[in-house]
Amino acid sequence: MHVVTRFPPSPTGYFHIGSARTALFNYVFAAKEGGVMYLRFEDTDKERSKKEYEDDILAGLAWLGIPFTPAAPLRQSERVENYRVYLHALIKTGAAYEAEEGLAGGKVIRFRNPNTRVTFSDLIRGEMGFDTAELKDFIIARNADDPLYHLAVVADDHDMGITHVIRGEDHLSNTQRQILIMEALGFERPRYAHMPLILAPDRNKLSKRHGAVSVNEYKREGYLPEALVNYLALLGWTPPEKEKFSLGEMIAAFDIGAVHKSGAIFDARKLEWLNKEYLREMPDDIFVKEVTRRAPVWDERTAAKLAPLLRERVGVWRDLGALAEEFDYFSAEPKLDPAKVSGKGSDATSASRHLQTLHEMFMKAAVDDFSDPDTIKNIVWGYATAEGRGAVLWPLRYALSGREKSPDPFLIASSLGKEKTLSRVQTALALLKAS
RNA sequence: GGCCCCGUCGUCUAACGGUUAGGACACCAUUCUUUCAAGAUGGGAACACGGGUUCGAUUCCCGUCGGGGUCACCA
Repeated sequence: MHVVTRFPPSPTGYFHIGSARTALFNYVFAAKEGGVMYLRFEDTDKERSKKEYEDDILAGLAWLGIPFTPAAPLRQSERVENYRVYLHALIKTGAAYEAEEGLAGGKVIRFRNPNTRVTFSDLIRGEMGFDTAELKDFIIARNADDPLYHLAVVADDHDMGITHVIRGEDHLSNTQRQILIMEALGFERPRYAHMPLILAPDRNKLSKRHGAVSVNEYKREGYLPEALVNYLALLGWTPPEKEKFSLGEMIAAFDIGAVHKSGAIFDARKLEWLNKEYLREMPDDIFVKEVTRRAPVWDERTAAKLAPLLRERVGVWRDLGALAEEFDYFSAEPKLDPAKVSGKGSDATSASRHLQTLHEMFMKAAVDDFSDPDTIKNIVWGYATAEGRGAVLWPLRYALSGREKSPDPFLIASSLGKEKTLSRVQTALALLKAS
């Protein structure tokens, strides 16, 4: 069986992460079966549909790396002749009728409800059954040229040869209407799979008031698309072993029957953790390039120097801003507080003695190249160990950084170079003497 | 409210009648360490409740409770 799925967003809002997940699962399922996934825009709501939203969805799909085949034509608004044909057929057989009750005084087309029981087997949820009577004669079009959702979906899915409809659970109860229309038209039904919803921490449907919901926002914050895709996949399906997996691995291991039944709360912290994992394996040169692009205060050389410690601290690229602030001593002279030079459990006298000694050791050191942190460590380690590492290394680190918290002094010194290292130690020494 | 779906640590989940109920995120502790971060090690933490079925229920059935979805001339 040739599998054909579809991702049919209505361009009435920015690309939502819930939609993104639906697209992902449709793609993965189709890819697994060697089929295709079509994208079509359901823009029957002319008032709310906007080109800007179409573009956002398209850009989001591209960014996430979810491939699709564009339907032709792409929009439902370009297929009105089709719907008209089906609508006429429905009216002709009496399955639908015109009713004079249009909002603006015109007519609408209602579907004549046979009031039967509709059952279908959901790939995720199993046997489903609905009594359609309470639906009444629902409206399927404003008029012959203006179809509504249910009619348009049924017509398109049929025309495009859709074999599997994978969508959110919020569409579960829509299925009965669509099946009724299909039966009236004599169409073959697709297979259905209704996925659980993505929930906010308050267990409600995830929406804007709960924080970031548009794919674009995640891009702007500096998440990696692979991480978002991976996390979204996790919110509905569990891989055989590891939680971190690529799209290709997901396709290989995917099983629609194993998709979860209950809604999952979106956990931003776990997404961050995953993102950090992906950031970790980013090649050095790309990482450095990204850093210099996103944090212009550092040139490439400094960024390369800082890369190892940045990798430990950046969860999402947006963290770079705060880090650039925190690491300002790498590019500018720190302001020192004389009271803090000696650190805890030591005093100004011994602090200046240690700094004086370190300064001399650096001066006398055979090497002038400070580029390797270990070189610096080797110079002072013996002395620091003998005198007490805290007492010796804290003043050094503080003299170089002006901060109570920072990476180790060897790394800072190596980034600064010998000259600046010496001058900062001297500055601290002078400050100590003056106070 | 009617109809429908769902119910394992705080969160995401594993288990497909017999397990000390496993893992991940988060959290806490210890360790490493001059501080921070990262790392290593360890820890606390769950089967919603009540009936059945069964030699035996987290697992199967029913009910209760709880959560969610849907009831548009939106999709």
